[in-house]
This record gives sequence, C-alpha cells and structure tokens, in this order.
Amino acid sequence: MEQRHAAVLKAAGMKATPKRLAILELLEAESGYASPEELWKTLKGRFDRLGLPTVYRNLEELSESGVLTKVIHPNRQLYYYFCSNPEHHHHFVCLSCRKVEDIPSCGIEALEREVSIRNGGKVLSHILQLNGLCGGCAKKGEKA
Amino acid sequence: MEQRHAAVLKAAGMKATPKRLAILELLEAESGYASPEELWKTLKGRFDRLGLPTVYRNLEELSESGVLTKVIHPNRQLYYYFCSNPEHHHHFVCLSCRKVEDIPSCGIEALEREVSIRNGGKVLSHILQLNGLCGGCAKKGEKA
DNA sequence: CCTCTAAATAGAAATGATTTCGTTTTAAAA
DNA sequence: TTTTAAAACGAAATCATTTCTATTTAGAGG
Repeated sequence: MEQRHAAVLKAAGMKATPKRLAILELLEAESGYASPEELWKTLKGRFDRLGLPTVYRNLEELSESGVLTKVIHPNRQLYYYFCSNPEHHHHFVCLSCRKVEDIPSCGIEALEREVSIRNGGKVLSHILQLNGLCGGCAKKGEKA
Repeated sequence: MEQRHAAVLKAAGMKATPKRLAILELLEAESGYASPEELWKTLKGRFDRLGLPTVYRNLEELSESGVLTKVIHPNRQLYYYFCSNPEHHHHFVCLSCRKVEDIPSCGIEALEREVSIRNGGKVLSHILQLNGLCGGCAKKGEKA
C-alpha cells in the first residue's frame, strides 16, 4: 500500500514524503470526499508538526497530478476525493454523506468535438458532476 | 425591455427595484459572464448609493430564481450570466473573453435516471459545463 | 552509508472575496 | 395615501485559502 502510493507519487514527479503518503492513505480509506481542514485535524495527531497550509498545498498538487479529484461543492469550499479508476469518467456525489460513485462516461467527448467544430473554439476541460443523495441517504430521508 | 424584466422579477416573486432591473439590463447586454464586483463598479455611478453586498445578494437571489446562471470558474470566484434560453441546456464558457455559448442538451437526463435507478439514490442537480477558448480567442492565440 | 541540493514544510500573518448585522429606505399592495 | 414587508445601506466581520521566510528533509549521486 505504502509502496503503491509511493510509486504513484514518483510517477507524478513528487517526493514520497510521509505526509503525502498519510494524506493518500486517509483519503483512500474514506468512502467519500473530505475537506483540507478535516484531513488536517485527523492527521496532525500523527505528526509532531503538520501545518494546514501543507495539507492545502499537497491536496492541490495531487489534484493537479490527477491523483486526487476535486469535488465541486455548492458551498464552494474545497473537497477532494481519492479515485482509483484510471478511466475517464465522472462522479455522482452525495451532498449528505459525501459518498462518491463513479458514473459511466457519457457521450461528452463527442459533444466536445461537436462544440469545437461548430464554434471553431477549443474545449480545454469539462465539468460533469451529478449531485444528489445516495441510496442510503435518500432512504433515511436525509436532506442535502 | 424594462417591462419584460419587471415581469420576470414579478414571476420570480421579487420586487422590481431599479437596481435589480439595472443588473439584469447590464448582464443581458454583456456577451459573457461578469463578477459581482465588476457589475458593481459599472453600476454604482448610476445610483446615488449602491452597495456591493446588494449586488451580491441580488445576483444570488436571481440565480436561485433561475433568472441568471452561475458560472463555475476554476478560480472559484462568482460569475453570473444572463441566459434567455428557457430550455434546459448547458454552456460552453470561454475562459479568456468570457463569452458563453449554449450547447445542446446531451443525454444527461437519461444518465440521471440511470444513476437513480442503478444506485437507488436521487439526483438533485447536475453540473455540466465545457470550459475552453471560443473561436475568436483560439484564433488569436489567447491563453486560458 | 554520507553529502548535498532542490523540494517540502512550518507557522504566523496576510489576503480578499463574500457575508452578516442593525438601521434606513422603498416598492407596491390595500 | 398609508402601510409594511421586502430591499438596500455600508461598516465590520468572517473565514477559507494563500503567502512568505526560515527551517527541515527526501533522495540522487558519490
């Protein structure tokens, strides 16, 4: 496990520091997305010193490397999710319990091509995310 | 025009105040999305007093009523766009000149239904937005 | 194993977009 | 008109996120 994460970091051109490994392990163990501060609160007990800016910085770097996924949340705060699915795909995120479920790739690539051709522009990225309540939360009557 | 916007506000259960009308007119005249502060800077000359919080509040309310569309921007600041297309659809936003173009509805509704059925959850909303450079900006070699 | 250096981290402080709050003004219903 | 609930003011607060400089460390190369 440690090995696997170290390899991921190396592949991303990042040093395999204990703090980065801890962030990855913690996020992988979570079933859902987490905020920088939550991760920091959990992890700071495991290290003599661990600054909140370090957590922010690492999450951002890991997200840029594609190791983590950023969640777009209505409250506009940062949340990250560890997703091991290497295929291009999208997510259904539960606004209540924060579980994240993969959704199969829809025809968005075709749409991108069509938009490029029709408007002469260039599509650089897309956001596709479904928000809602997962089965468990819907059953329990949770609110978003 | 004034009439039309006043009617829209009334339909949304909001008072047709001069400031709200001015916000709508300005945003409709724009070809792209704008930030609260930009709108405020433009509009404050037209009123004896116009507070930035008022602009924020109105944009948020108008967005909740569906009169305006919120743009999801990588820099995580708020931007709003006036879209008169009443059909459900999505947007291609230019990260350089801020132009917004409608994109035809893709099969996302079917995807929503599928996710609901497969996972037993409830999809409350979705985000689908293409980011990129419009034809003009791409041609000019603009960068995002 | 050491040594060295660029990368990573600490932590306090700054930032700045956005929101809150108590008061004043106003749109529009009666 | 009169009335009043909604809207706006604007100074101040909030608070997630970022910056900055000094210190520490991972890991490449000997």
